[in-house]
Amino acid sequence: MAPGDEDAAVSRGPRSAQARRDWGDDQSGTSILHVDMDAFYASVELVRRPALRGLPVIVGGGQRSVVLAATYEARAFGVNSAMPMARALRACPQAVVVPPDHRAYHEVSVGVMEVLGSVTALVEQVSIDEAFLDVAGARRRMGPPTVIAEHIRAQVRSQFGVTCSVGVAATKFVAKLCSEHAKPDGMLLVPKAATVDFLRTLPVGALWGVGEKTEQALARWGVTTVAEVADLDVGTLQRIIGKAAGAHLHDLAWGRDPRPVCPGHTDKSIGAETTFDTDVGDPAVVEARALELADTCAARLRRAGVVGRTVAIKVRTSDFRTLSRSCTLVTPTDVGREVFLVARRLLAGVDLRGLPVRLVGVRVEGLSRAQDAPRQPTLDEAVGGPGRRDAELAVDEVRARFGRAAIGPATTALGVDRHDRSTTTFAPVELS
DNA sequence: TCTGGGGTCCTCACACCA
DNA sequence: TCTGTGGTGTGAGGACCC
Repeated sequence: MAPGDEDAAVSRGPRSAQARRDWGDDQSGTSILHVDMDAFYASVELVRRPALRGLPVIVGGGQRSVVLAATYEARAFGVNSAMPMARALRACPQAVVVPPDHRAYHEVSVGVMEVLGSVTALVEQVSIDEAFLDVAGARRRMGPPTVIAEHIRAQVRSQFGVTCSVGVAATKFVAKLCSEHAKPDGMLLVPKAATVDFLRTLPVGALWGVGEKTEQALARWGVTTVAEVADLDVGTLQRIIGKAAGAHLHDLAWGRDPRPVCPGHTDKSIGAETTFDTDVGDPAVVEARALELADTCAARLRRAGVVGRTVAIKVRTSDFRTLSRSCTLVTPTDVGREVFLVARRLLAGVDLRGLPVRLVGVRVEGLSRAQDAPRQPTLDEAVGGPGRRDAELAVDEVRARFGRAAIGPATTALGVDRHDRSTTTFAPVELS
């Protein structure tokens, strides 16, 4: 793609030039706002490093990672988020690559969410850089939705130096499509009565839940637009892509999306995974990494005040085949050692077909509040005395004071011990 | 071309039980 | 006792989203 061909380059999702027009100004039934930050990580980096303004900037890790965000200058060369770094750099060799700083993005995100919270309590944060608002209750105080949207955009720009786009519509799904079509730094209103006409201008990939595979499956039936999905009989649609997805897509295509804006969100699972710099053939190295991941998971469970009942592992081999195994425990846990022991057993049961490992992940599912969950002492806990969990809570405290690197599992701090990995001892790594 | 990390939801298969 | 059936829980994997 040639530089300057921006309209096609800026969005990850499919867009339609026809959809990006004035759909009227009737705001009577449109109380849902979708606020989406523009090239969020990259924009935050430009605020921190103004010298990079105007240059193609890519936020991402090493050669084996993908693009997390790119400025619009980089996108003009065809660089997009989720694109492999190697490919992005071939498309735009002059790009400035900046490593991600998630803490900085989190701080800006918290600030932006505070701005949204000052408009209405009905804010549903979807990810670090986007949120839905139901502004029905704020209309009398602040004016119609588009006035509220412009207020939000002005506040975000003046307080944080970054821009956002806002979609205004009758439902969450359409509001999200509006913000996508308003990008960058814009606003789009689709009146309730124009919803179906707006949707009919879009390609099928614009529908929520239609990715590459579903798009291909529908294309085999000659269905490539939202209009064609809407005109298709639900039963046929369900035969093509499944019962639940078929009914869901048909509803979306007709603008039916009854989901309310729900503030507050409870996690269903907490996990961690990592891709090795080079594929690993030594099971002990994979196991050592799994120990770190189990430790990370458990610390996050404790921080969230939850325990999990199912431990799941994920392994990706060098041929990009992904395998998963899971095991449900008798009593839920937030103890890293318990998570690791189950993960290790699951890892041992995976047939890698002799291939080295590219990625390993550990996840804990079936979460419930720790205070409501029964606790079963681990075998190494003396009755009434301090146990494994207490040790890990102490580790949490050390990390809170001195940073995550201050203390870690001895296995990872001292190198892999091939002879006895049945116990995990915490050792100080560095205390400065 | 060469594919991250964190998460959700769905489908299908299978075991177990009434 | 054997067989069929439906509900439920679990496990594996796929697809999708940001």
